[in-house]
Parts: sequence; C-alpha cells; structure tokens
Amino acid sequence: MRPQPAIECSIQRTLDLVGDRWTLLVLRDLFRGVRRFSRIQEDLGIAKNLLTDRLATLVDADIVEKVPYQERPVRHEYRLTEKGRALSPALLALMRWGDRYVSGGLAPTELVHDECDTRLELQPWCTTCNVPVAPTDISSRPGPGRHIGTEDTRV
Amino acid sequence: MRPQPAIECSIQRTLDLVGDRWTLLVLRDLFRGVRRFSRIQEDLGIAKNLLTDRLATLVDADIVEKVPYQERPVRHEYRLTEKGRALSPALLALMRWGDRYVSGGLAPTELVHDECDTRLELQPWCTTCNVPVAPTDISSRPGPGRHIGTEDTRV
DNA sequence: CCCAGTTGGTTGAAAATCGAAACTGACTCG
DNA sequence: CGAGTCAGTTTCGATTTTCAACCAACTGGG
Repeated sequence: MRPQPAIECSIQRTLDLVGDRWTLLVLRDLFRGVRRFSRIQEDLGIAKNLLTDRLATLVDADIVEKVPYQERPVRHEYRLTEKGRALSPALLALMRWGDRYVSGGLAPTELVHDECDTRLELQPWCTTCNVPVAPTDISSRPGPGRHIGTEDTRV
Repeated sequence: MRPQPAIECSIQRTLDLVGDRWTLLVLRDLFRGVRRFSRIQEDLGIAKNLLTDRLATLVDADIVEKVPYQERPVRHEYRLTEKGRALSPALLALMRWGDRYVSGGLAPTELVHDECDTRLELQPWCTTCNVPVAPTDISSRPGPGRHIGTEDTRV
C-alpha cells in the first residue's frame, strides 16, 4: 500500500491501516453507535463501493467485526473489536484538536465521563508513577521494535 | 473537500485538514526534526508535487510555517507552529496503537516519562475524578459548537 | 569562466482511485 | 402481486496520484 516501505514506524503502520480519507470517519461512526451499512453510508456521504471496501479492510484487520443482527434476510452490523475500541484515544485526540483549533473552542460534541459528567481531556499517562505527564517531561528513545533514524527528536 | 459537508464534528473538520494519506506522515517527520523539502520527500517516498501541495495546505492552515534557513540561495524549512505541535497527542495515540496492535507490542520508538523512565500511555483522563477513563465509561453529548444527531452513543 | 552538484520546486502524461448512479438479490409487509 | 428495505456489486466518467523529466538559483572546484 505504501510506496517506499522500509521505515519502521508505528505511526506509518497505523496509517497504512486507517489513514485514508474515510476510514477514521467510519470508525468514528462506529464509536457513535452508527453500525449499519446504510446508516454509515448516509451519514458520511461515502460511495457505497468504497464503504464496502473500507469495511472489508477493517474486518480483515480485526478492527471491526461483522455480526448478524437478524436472520431472514440475514443482515449484519459492524462492531468494533477490542483492537478497534483501542483507537478511541486517537479519535479523541483528533477531536479535541479540532475543537480547539478548527471549531474555535466550541466543541460540537463533547465526550464526558459517565460517572461525573465532566468533559474528558486526553493526557499522556505514566503507568508507573500513576500520574498524567506534561509534554516537557517526555523523552523519546529507540524501542525493541527497531530503530528509526532521528536527528532532533524534541518537538 | 468533503463531499457531503453538513455534519458538525471536530473529527471530520480535523480530518478535512490532515486526514489524507500523506499529511499525518509529513507532520510526523516534522515532529522528528525532518524539516526540509528534500529530506521529507526522500524519507516518505512521496511524489514531489504532492509534497509541495500538502505543505502549502499546511502552511495555509497555520499548522506549519515556512522559515528561511539561509539566504542566497534562499532556502526554507518547514516548522510546526503551536497549532501544529498541538497535534502531538493525536500522533502519539496513533503511534501507541500501532505499537500494540501492528508492531506486535514491540515499539520501534518509545516515549518515556523523564522521571521514572517508563513508557507512556495516552489515555482519556477525567480531570474531575482524577482517573483514567475506559472507552466504555464515555458518553457523548452535544456541545456548545452545534449538535450532531446520535442514536446510541455507547461504544 | 565553466561545469557538476544541491535544493526546491514545476510540468505533463500514464495509472490508480474515487464518486454517482444504475442494478441486484433476498427478504418483508400490505 | 407490487412496493419497499437493506446491503451490497457493477459500470464508467472524473479526479488524484505517481513517475519521470525539466528548471532555476545558487555553490564550490578547477
């Protein structure tokens, strides 16, 4: 799919799967509970052949599963797998960025914590210290999955 | 750019700006410190005319700025603006997802907490309860920036 | 001065992808 | 029986992307 493969980078690998113009929007709809072919198609205005194709790719990648919601005629809906649900931080991050920089700070939709009804933020979280981490307290280093050439990794 | 506009959603608005096959990869390179036209072009294997076009769009959107790094001949490099840097949580989230689900848990690059040197996670965080929030404990509701129709917002 | 090389592009044609609309097939409901 | 729904598939013209060639402004070497 990607022309010059080579680079070992999880961002690239992720975008190879979900980084086209429609896929993340399809996933957003699934997160929102819009799970049926025709509803997604209507909602996004995506061409049906493309939706067919994108859903098949997502099912292949085990990000989405196709489950029957009725017999005769057999009809399916598309549900996020655990792998698919794990994309929620990415979608949330894109949404919060859009809220702030494209929608002028006025969120069209807010995501809230069920228990206390406050709007969610997205933060880097240290599982050892059990605290949120500010951008200034972050460093990067090559991991076990292979090194990528860098010059200046600081933003 | 989007065929059926209508829907008021910050994810869609964000993806209208950065949601094509190359733009997020270009931004990743800028985060990594790869800032010059030819270096980005080589690194990604993107066609030059597309890179020209994508960079111009990013500059237009004030996500990237073009700054001269030498006179005679005048040569420019591309740098993230504050708006561009604010996309880091989104790229981080995509990276962590790729680490876990595409790279088999072996991160090519890790981001670590300076103080304790452990790898960071990126999680929705409730600033009221002061706890990380699982996807299943999230609801959505219309915000001040306009309503979008929803049925069942549960994941 | 001339020549090769680097950087940051532009141009144009071929190939791949996308979008809109028409069509299909399995079934239900009246 | 006929109309309608859902989930697609097929077709084909329009748009995008890729690939390769070209260009302009300058540098440094001889």
